[in-house]
Amino acid sequence: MPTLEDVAKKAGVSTATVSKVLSNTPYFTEATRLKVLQAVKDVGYVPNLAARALSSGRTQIIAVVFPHVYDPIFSDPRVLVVLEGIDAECRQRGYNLLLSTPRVVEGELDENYLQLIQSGYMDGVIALDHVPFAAVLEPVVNKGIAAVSIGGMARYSVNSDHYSGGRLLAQHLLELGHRNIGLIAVPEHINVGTDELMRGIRAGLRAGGLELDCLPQAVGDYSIDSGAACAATLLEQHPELTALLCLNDRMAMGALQQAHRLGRRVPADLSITGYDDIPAAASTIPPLTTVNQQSLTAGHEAARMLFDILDGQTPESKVIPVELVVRGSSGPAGGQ
Amino acid sequence: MPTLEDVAKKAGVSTATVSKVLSNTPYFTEATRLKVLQAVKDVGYVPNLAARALSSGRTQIIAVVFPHVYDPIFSDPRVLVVLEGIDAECRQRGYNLLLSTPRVVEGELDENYLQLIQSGYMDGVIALDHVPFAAVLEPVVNKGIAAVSIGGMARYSVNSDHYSGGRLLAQHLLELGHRNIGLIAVPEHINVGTDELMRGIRAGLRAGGLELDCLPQAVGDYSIDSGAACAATLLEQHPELTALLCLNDRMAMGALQQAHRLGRRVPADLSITGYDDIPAAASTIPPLTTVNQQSLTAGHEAARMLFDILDGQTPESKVIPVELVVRGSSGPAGGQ
DNA sequence: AAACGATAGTTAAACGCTTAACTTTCAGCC
DNA sequence: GGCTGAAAGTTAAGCGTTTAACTATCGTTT
Repeated sequence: MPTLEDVAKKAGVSTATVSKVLSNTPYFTEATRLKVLQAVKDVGYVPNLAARALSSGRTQIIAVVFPHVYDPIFSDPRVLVVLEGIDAECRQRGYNLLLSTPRVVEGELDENYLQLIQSGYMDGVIALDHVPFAAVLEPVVNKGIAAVSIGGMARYSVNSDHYSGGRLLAQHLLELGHRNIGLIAVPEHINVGTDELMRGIRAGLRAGGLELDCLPQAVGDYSIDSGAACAATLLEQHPELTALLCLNDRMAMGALQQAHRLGRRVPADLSITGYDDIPAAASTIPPLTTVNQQSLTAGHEAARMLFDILDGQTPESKVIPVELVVRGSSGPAGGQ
Repeated sequence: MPTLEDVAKKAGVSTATVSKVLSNTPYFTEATRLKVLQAVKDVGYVPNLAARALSSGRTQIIAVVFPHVYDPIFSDPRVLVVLEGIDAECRQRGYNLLLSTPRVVEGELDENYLQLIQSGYMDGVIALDHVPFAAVLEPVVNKGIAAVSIGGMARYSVNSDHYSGGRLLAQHLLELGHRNIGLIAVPEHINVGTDELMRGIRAGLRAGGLELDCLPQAVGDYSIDSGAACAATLLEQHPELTALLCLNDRMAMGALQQAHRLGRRVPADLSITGYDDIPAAASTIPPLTTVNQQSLTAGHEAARMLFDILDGQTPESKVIPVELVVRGSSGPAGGQ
């Protein structure tokens, strides 16, 4: 592989000049610039990133961290979308993406991850940090590396406005006339975002005169199967229910399936709503009413924020508006 | 950050000794080993990966390449599953994952990607290389970097047995008594795997006395919407159809939706099959009969193969068996 | 007792780049 | 014509590892 020195020789200048030309440091003539660029082409020079990293202390790598805890991250369809947003911003700036999926057992981060953080191998970190007890970013911040959290609480973070999402959803069902609403929830404090969502739902219901804690609830684990199981339980114990409010789309899909099995027509007999607007939500039968939390935007914003920090700025944390997506799975209470 | 030298000083040995102890090179006493290890702990030493990479020429990074072409890679649910398999193998061996999504326009790879490959920043590459005209691995192989392809044709590759998948699917429909089968396809030669799949379907149909080319076909683009559109066209022009064979799950989901709209009961009036067994396939209504192509296994196998190559071996390319998953969307022709 | 081979550790060069500090050149000015 | 200061390059010192080549020690063998 040709090195800087080869280029320098070919161009008849010093390696320092070549380096400066390539990094656009001022103070050299146009003639030199062209000479160097030509030489780069002639010898087929490509910078060695490891050498550059060692010398400059910057790697042009940013790590995306998906803690592997509770719900296996790889089964979360949002991940890929967030990643897409991040990737778009990074490629634009010539940064590369390193993927890390640290294990978190009993609140302890795995050793490899800690080492990676310490290794000086990345300029910044973006974490899908939705788990309150997995403070994935703590070692990063301690090390003084730029860090942005998506869906978590940190100095710099990007969050979807789950509170509003919850309110919108509750309001939507209330407007359709539903008073007998069942909730398919998850354990408390599993996820910061979900807690916010619950707060929003509570507020929305209260605005319509309903008290969340008085509604029938079943606790699932975000999975499709748990949604089906919860729906079965709720509908058996509370046949009067006309709506099921599910805290994510996958559980809603499970509920939809279960309703179908039980012969409940959706939305005529039973309205079902989800949360997330995963791709599949648009093509269930009937399509799912849900809330789109704009994961793509979140990815973009998080990356932009990170680059702002790297530029020495101190950006504000962002809250991303969500959007109620009304589809066929919700309808008027007591509909024909 | 403490360096090797700090450790060496603390332990009262040379940096070379420290380095060797840490890399388990033979020839040092247990006493020295302990002394060094203790010193490492005392000063909180973590190796600098950039320096290690520069010096040793190995980075402990392997790149996963998802060419961004035709169907945006980020909308393919398989990606995440493959990634999970690769990740598991890599973390076991202390390797890190770099994500690259090169753009491919008119058969040309983007410049950044080429640079990345040349930059010496990775020890190996795994490509989701299903696009024949995007020879993403070519520059990698030329550079002499270990490379494994998933779903492509390369010296080392991992492929699902789509041919058998196609046969199984065709056979399944034939056994259910279907003779009027419509095909929801995609343009030819878009994807090596899909071409194989078509070959399998053709063979399976032929074994039952049907000729693929005589069946009604509509051409989609893998998306849910295109599946719905194709189904609409086919069912209108060929109301006699009792089965729709779709080349992927997403198009099958679209077809399912469309059948529902048209009032065709599935599977009583119309059987629909998919391909891929994406997570959502299990929870459509009715659940989708499809073929699971074992993407997780593919990820695992590809990574293992890559590490074998890095170990100096010359592994055989693998074909991964697929599995027909019969669910509720397919039933006897002319069912009640 | 000399020679030898294994074992245990050291020295120092190399990896390819960046960058602070320095030198040279030259236009502009009094 | 000498001085100044900006512009254009160069020199060389790192960055933190790895590793080939070397030295030193010590227990065996002849």
